[in-house]
Amino acid sequence: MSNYRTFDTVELSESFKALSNPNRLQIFSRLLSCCEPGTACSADTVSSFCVGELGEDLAVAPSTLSHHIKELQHAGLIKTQRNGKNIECFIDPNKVKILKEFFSGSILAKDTEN
Amino acid sequence: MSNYRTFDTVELSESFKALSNPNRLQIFSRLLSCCEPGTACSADTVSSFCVGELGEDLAVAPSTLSHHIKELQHAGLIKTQRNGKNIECFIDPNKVKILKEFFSGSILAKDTEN
DNA sequence: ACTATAATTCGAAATATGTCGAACTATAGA
DNA sequence: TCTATAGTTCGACATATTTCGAATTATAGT
Repeated sequence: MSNYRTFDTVELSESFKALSNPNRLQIFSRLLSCCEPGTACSADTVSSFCVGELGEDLAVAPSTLSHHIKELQHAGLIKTQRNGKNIECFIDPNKVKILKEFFSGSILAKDTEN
Repeated sequence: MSNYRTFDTVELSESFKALSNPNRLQIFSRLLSCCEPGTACSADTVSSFCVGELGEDLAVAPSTLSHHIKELQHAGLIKTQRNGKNIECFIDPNKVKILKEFFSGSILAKDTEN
């Protein structure tokens, strides 16, 4: 038990909630695709897309797109940074690592209630 | 591009939706914990808990628990099987594998719209 | 200063989700 | 057959989510 890493159930469920909308998943997946095939993103291989580019193939209003980007950000899945008129978006590789580890069974739920 | 595996965005987002509720995540995580540390579940290592056991540390009504189990099932994350008075629940290792691969960047979104 | 482009904020509306209790079904055992 | 245990179905209700359009802010270029 003691050599497992633990995670906060609520925090992790919020990550999954952010990916539970098809439009947001598509955004995230596009950002994730910057990585080498078969490997997780590492801090020095991540690239970025600006908000407008991420909305290109999505058929949602700009206000909706903006809302989704913010949700992904609040969940800690992506980071943003202004670059002139654009806001650049990129994956947080550490968060991705945690999510991958969850499905590998190498971390366990930390019970936050009672 | 062609040596990537692809996934259906809507189907994958439904898996994440199933895990987006803290109670459901806890249920899933308990079932996932049957695996060897550091490895994914394989078909011959999965064990099971019955519905009642999964609700033990959850503080929800039986009807709510039943609802959550069904959601996990519909998303393809778990399977169930009656055993006397009990319904045994267990992880689908193949689904878990797909989710892990998604975060590894080794599969890409298959665009289902347009 | 004015204009165009990029993105956000706000308020509203439709729809989906989480939860419960009451009533019900299925099974095992006396 | 009667009873207890395990789980499900149904209907209701409160809350959350998704989405939009209109108005607004930020920046770069003229």
